[in-house]
Amino acid sequence: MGRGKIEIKRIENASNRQVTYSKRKNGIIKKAREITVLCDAQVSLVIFASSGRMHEYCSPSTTVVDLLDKYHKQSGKRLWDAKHENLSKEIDRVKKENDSMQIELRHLKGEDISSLHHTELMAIEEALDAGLAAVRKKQMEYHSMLEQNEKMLDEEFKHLQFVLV
Amino acid sequence: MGRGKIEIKRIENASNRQVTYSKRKNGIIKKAREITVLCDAQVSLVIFASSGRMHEYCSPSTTVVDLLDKYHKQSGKRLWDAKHENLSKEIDRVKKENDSMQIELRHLKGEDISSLHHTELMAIEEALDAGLAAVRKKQMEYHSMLEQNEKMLDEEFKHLQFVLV
DNA sequence: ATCTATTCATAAGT
DNA sequence: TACTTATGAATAGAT
Repeated sequence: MGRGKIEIKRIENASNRQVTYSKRKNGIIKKAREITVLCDAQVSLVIFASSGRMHEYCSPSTTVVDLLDKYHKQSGKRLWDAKHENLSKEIDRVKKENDSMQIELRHLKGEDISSLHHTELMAIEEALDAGLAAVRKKQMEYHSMLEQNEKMLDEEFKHLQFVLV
Repeated sequence: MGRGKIEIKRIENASNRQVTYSKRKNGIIKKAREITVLCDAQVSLVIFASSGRMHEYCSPSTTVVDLLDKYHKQSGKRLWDAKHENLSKEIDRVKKENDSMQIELRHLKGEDISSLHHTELMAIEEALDAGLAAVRKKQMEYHSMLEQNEKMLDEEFKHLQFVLV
C-alpha cells in the first residue's frame, strides 16, 4: 500500500527502516485503539524499535499488568512464576533458618524443653554455662576497669588536694 | 475501508462485532508480524475479545516475558514489582527478624558482647540464669523420675525374688 | 514533515 | 462461516 509493493523482509536502508517503523507503529497503535472501541476488546501492545526505543498501547480502563494477569491465566503459561520462584525459595530458606533459631532461642531461655532428651538438655546447659561464664568474665572486666578508674580518680584527687592545700 | 465508512464507536450488533473483531484482530497481527520483519522490531501483542477469548502475537526469538521485562525496565513502570513487592517485603521482614535473633543468640552464647553496656550484659546474664534454672529443674525432674523408676524396678525385683524363691 | 499513487484492509453483501 | 468486492485507509517513495 504505497507507491509500490514491497516484500516483507528486513529493510536494509537504516533511515528508510526508521521511517517505515515510525509510520507502521502509528498504524498498528491506531488499529489497536480502533479494535478496542469497535469490538469492546482489550489490547496490550508493546513495540520495540531496533534502536531500542519503545512504544506501547494499552486499552483504557485497564493496565498492562491486568491484561498480563489475564494472559497468564488463559495461556496457562507461567508468566510470573519463574520470576517469583527465586524469591519464594529464598523466603522458605530464611523462614526455616528463622524457625530453627527461634527454637534454639526458646530452649536457651528454658522454654519448650519438656520434650527434650537428657543429652539435649545437657548440651543446652553446657551452652548456657559457657555463655554465663563469658558474660560474667566481661562484667568482671568492667568492674576491674571501674575500680581502676576509681583508684586513679582517688589518687588524682589526693594529688590535687596535696597541690592545692 | 470497506463498502462504507464506519464511525469508530462500539458496534452494537453482537455478531457484526464478532466478525469485525475477527477480521481486525487478524489484520493487527499481520501488521505486527510485518513490522517485526521490515523494521527489525520486537512486538508483544495480547488481545482479548469481549467474549473473553484471547489472541496473542509475539515476535520470534523472544517471549512475552522477555519483552515485558524490557518494557518494565524502559517504562520505569513497576510491572513485576507490584507482584514482587509483597514477597520482597516479606523477605526483608524475615531477614530482619533473622538478624536480630542471630544477635540475641550470639549474645546468649557469650559472643560479640564486647560492645555491650553493663545493663545489657546484666539482662543477658539474667536470661541465662533463668534458662539455666529452668533446664536444671527439668533435669532434676528427670533424675527423680529415674530414681523413682529404679526404686520401682528394685521393688519389683525383690517381689519377684520373693515369689520365685 | 507532507504529498499522492498505489496497495492493502475490510464493511457489507452473499 | 467463508468468500467477494467496492471502498476507505495505510503507506512507500518522492518531495
